[in-house]
Amino acid sequence: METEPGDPQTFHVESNAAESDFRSLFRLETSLVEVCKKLLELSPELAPYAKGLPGLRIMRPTATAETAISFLCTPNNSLHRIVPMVKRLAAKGEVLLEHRGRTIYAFPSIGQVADLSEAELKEAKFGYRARTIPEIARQMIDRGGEEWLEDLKQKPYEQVHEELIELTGIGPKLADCIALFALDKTEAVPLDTHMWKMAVKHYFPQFEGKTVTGKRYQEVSEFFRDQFGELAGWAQQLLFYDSLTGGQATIDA
DNA sequence: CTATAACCGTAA
DNA sequence: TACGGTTATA
Repeated sequence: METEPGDPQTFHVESNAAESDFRSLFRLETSLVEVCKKLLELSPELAPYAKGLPGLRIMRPTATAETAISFLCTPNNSLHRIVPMVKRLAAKGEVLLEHRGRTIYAFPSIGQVADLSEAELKEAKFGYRARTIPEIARQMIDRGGEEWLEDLKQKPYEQVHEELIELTGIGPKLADCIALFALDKTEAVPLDTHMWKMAVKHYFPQFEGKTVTGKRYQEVSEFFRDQFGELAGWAQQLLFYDSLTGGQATIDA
C-alpha cells in the first residue's frame, strides 16, 4: 500500500480487512508532505524537526472507551511502564476465547474497570494508579459511561476538555490526550513535559525555568491552536517525536 | 495567582 | 535520585 507521492514509505499489511479500512485508520487521505510544507510556512523554526514527520501518522480513533481507559495509565508515567500496564489492564475483561491453552480477553468495559479492586491492581504493579484508575472510571460511569464518551465525540473541543477535567484524576494534559486520541478532537494539543520544553524553547522564553500552571497550560496550548489551526496536532507530533528520540528522529522504526 | 510536596516504579 | 501529570496545600 503506497502512502503518497514523494513519501518513500509504504505499508505492508496482511489482513482480511479492506484496504480502505487501513487508509482510514492511518489517515492516508492526509498528505504528510503537504502538512510538512504548510507547517514550515507557518513556523520556519520547525525545519530541524521536519525530517521526522513523513511516516509519522496520527491514527484515527476507533475504540473510544478502550483508548480513553488506556490513557488513564499515562499521567506521570513513562512509556516503558505504560505499555505493560495497559497489557495487564487489557486482560481484565471478559474471556473471548480459549485456544491451545491461551486465553484471549476483551478489553474491560468502563464498568468493569470501575469495579476493579485497588488491591488487585496494586498486585499488578499499578502503584497509586491502582486507586485512581477505578476512581476515574467510576466518575465516568456516573456520567453515563461509554454513552457519555460517545456523546462527547459530537461536542466541540472546548466543551469536551471542560467536561473531562471535571473528573478528579483527569488534568488538562490527560484531557487533551483523550480528546485527541479517543474522541478525534484534532484541535487538542496535549502539553506534556516534552512539548512544554519545546514550547518554552521556541515560543515562550519568558517561561524558562517556570512550572506549568493551569493558566500557562491554557495559554501555550491555545497558542499552538492559533498558530497551526487544524494542523496543531501534527505540529505536536513533530515536536513530541523529536523530543522522544532525542533529536535523532528517523523513520526507521 | 504561583510554587511545592506527595503519589509510584523505573532507570529517561 | 530524578522524572513524569494531578491534586492538595501553602
